[in-house]
This record gives sequence, C-alpha cells and structure tokens, in this order.
Amino acid sequence: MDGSEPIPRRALHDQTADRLRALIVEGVLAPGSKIAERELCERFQVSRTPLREALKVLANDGLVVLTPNRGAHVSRLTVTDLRDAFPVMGALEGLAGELACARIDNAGVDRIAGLHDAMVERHEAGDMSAYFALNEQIHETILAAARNPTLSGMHASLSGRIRRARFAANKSATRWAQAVAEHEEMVLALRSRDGARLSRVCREHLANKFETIREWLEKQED
Amino acid sequence: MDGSEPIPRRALHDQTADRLRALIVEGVLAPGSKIAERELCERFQVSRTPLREALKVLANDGLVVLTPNRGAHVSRLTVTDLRDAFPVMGALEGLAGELACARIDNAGVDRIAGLHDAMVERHEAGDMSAYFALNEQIHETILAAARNPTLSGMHASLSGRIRRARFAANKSATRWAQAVAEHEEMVLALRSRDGARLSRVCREHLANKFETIREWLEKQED
DNA sequence: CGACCGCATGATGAATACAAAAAATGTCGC
DNA sequence: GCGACATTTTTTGTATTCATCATGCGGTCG
Repeated sequence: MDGSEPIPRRALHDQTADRLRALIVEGVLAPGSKIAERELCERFQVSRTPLREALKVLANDGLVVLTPNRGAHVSRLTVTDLRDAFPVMGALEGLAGELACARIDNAGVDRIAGLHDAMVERHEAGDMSAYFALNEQIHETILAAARNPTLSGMHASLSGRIRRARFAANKSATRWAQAVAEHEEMVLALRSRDGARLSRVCREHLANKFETIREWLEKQED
Repeated sequence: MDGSEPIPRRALHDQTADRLRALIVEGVLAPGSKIAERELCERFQVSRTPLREALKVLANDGLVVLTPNRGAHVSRLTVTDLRDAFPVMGALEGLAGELACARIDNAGVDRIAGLHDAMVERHEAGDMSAYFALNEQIHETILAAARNPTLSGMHASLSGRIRRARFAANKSATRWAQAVAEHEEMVLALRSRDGARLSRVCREHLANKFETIREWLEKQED
C-alpha cells in the first residue's frame, strides 16, 4: 500500500510556521510584542489563512500566546518558566544519554568526540558563537544517537521555547570552563557506555546552566 | 498593562480541537481512518476554517497525520511508537515523582493514599474501568503535586497520544496485581519523601506497562 | 481484451468577503 | 481643560469562494 512516499512539497502553513518560529527564536520578534496579522502577511506574502493556522500551531508549542479577540503576542520567558523547563530538559536529555549509550556505535562516539575537541578549541580561542553552535550540535547528535523520534520531537519543542535564554548560559568565564569540563565527562561516559553516568551528567549540566541563566537574569533586573 | 484577565470565552477553533482530540483518544475515530473535512464540519456545526486550524494543531501533537492535498488521517500507533513513547513517559513521570516528593504536603500524600486505597478496592472487585479511572487520577495528582506546568503540558501531550493503547495494560491478572504492587510502593516512597525511589518506581512501572501492551499487541496479530 | 490517456468529479489549499469585537478617535457636557 | 460617552476605524473570528490537485471512470488505441 504505502511504500516510500517522497513528499517534496510542503504546505504553505507549514513553511509559514517555520519562518515565524525562526523569527521568534532568533529574537527578531521581541518577547511580549504584539503580532499583527496584516504585518506578517505582508512580510511573508501569504494570506491570513495559512498565517493563522501557523499561529495556532506555535501557540500550541508555547511560543506565542493567543488571547481571543485580542490577537497574538510573543510569549514572555519568566524565570519561573525557565526553572520549570530546565529540569524537564534534564529528564529528556538524561534519557537521551542513556539510550545513546545503549545504541551508539564507536564511529558515533568518535564523531561526538571530534565535535567536542573542536568545541574545546573554540572555547580556548574565546569564540563564543562558534562554541555555542558546536555545543548545540553535540547535544543534537546525542539526541539523534538515542534514535527515538518521540524523544527528539519533545526535546525540539522544549528547546525552541527556551533557546532564547540559552545564549546567556556561558557569560562567566568560570561557568564556561565548568561547562567544558562537564562535556568532557559526557564524552568519557559515552565512551565507556555508562548510561547512568551520562544521564546524571546531562541533568547536572542543565541544572548548572539554569543557575547561570538565573544569576544573569537577576543581574539584568538592576 | 496586563493584570489578571479572566477569559471565559473560548475560541471556536480551540473547542473544535478539544472535541476532535476527544473523538480520537476515545477511539471513535479509528486509527488510520480518513478524516473528511466536510463530514466533521457537519458533525461539529462549524465551517472549515476553524476545523482546519484545529487539524493543524492536532497534527503538531501527533494525533493526526496531514499529507498535502491528500487530507488528514488519524495517526496509527505502531509498536515502535509505543516503544519510543513509554521511556519518555517514564522520564517525565519519574521527574514528576522527584518534584512531587520535594513539594507535596502531608495532606497531598493522604489524598493520593486515599485514591490508592479506593483503587485497590476496585481492583479486588474486578472493576477494571473504575480502576483505570482512579489509576489515571493518581498519576495526574502526582503530576499536579510536582507543580510544573511545563512538565504537565508535555506529559498531557504525550499521554493523549498513547492513551489509546493504555487500556490494554492490565489485561492479565498477574500484571494487574503487579501494577497494584508498584502503586503501593509509590505511595510508600511518597510518604517517606524518597524522590529517587519514586522516580525509579515510576519508570519501572511504565516499562512494565509497555511490556504488557507489547505482548498484548503481538497476540492481537494472530 | 487489456492498458493507457483524458475528462469529470470531488476534495483540499489558499484567498477573499463578511461579521463581530475591541481599540482609537472625536465630541459633547461639565 | 478634563472626563465620559458615542462613533469611527481597525483588527480579529468565521464563512464562503476560487483555484488547484487527486482520483475514478469511460473511451480509445494498441
């Protein structure tokens, strides 16, 4: 019945959702700012119908809040939201670590180790944005190694919601060094296929990340 | 600017999404069956626009699959899907258990213990559907005790996806007894505020549940 | 007789039109 | 001059219309 169905075409509402998601995650649309439908229709050159369908999806993902008859706003990230989100991220990435240890092959470990080395190199060079990109790539690779689409999907959803705050995670030098050390331990745990250890490190890693972000946010308020 | 805004009214697309979701998780719409827009428009007495918006949301939640120009189908639950989903549920409920232990008060524990006793009573009476309802209520109460909306939201989303298979979990008497024993241990862990233990029990509980469902599904194929 | 092409039909995707609600603006009274 | 109310205008929610695509049927040609 259904063999391999290549579906190269993508629906307009789907593309629109992606573009809007990107605008929000990249911070082009500030948190709390109102989203006028007309304005975005012009920007994307689409009619209101697919745009509104996209808005419903993003609202479901928690990226925008939709108040009846009052339009859409980019959701704000409160400290409480982050305090809630990070343990969940920890649980998800922890599980990913366990599964990855059980399923990854040596080539996969080497690939992650390679990314890690490159990341350390960027860290020593002080190149924050390149470090950040490699960092995300490592986490994504571990997720992929877990080979669990459900897990990946939930992680992606939550990740998109808190990505806006992530960039602040390594602002302090000591914290940055600690993060690198934690990543080091991740690679070691992965190499020895120690799922429990990797899981624990992932959770602690995220807990520490949240602490950094929290401190940074509190300092922002002055 | 924004204080507390009571929002008594709900948008049509939102209600439609809920009703459609209910139809799917209740099994009224069989997995794999085609969802004709016209038909549902008549059933719900709404136009296609809000219905289509609802479909996009449910597709994002994984309850329906949307193939361009070919309409919507209720998503099928494969064994692989369940094998993927249950560990994630385990991670989420495990975290919920940990958080609940840290935050619940004695009254909350008593409430859960009360639900548990009622559930055991229904178990001994052989009343499966009442048992099932109380079972879900216990899990929901633990979730609520964790006081983490992000966690609750993700759990609800995943729960909706696999609820259709859950009813099969306690088909065998021995499994059913085992599930009750596990719940017993949950209450004990909760009482002693042993987060690590509760977390472990939750994960094992769900792993066992999956095993039961898997066996049941394999038997179905004959 | 069977396979392939073209057309008719029905469904989906997107755009527009209409209705209702909220925000903005202007006016009137104090 | 200030504030409350009415009107206008804008924006959102829903319905309807138009275009496009998939699919089934019948005819025709090999």
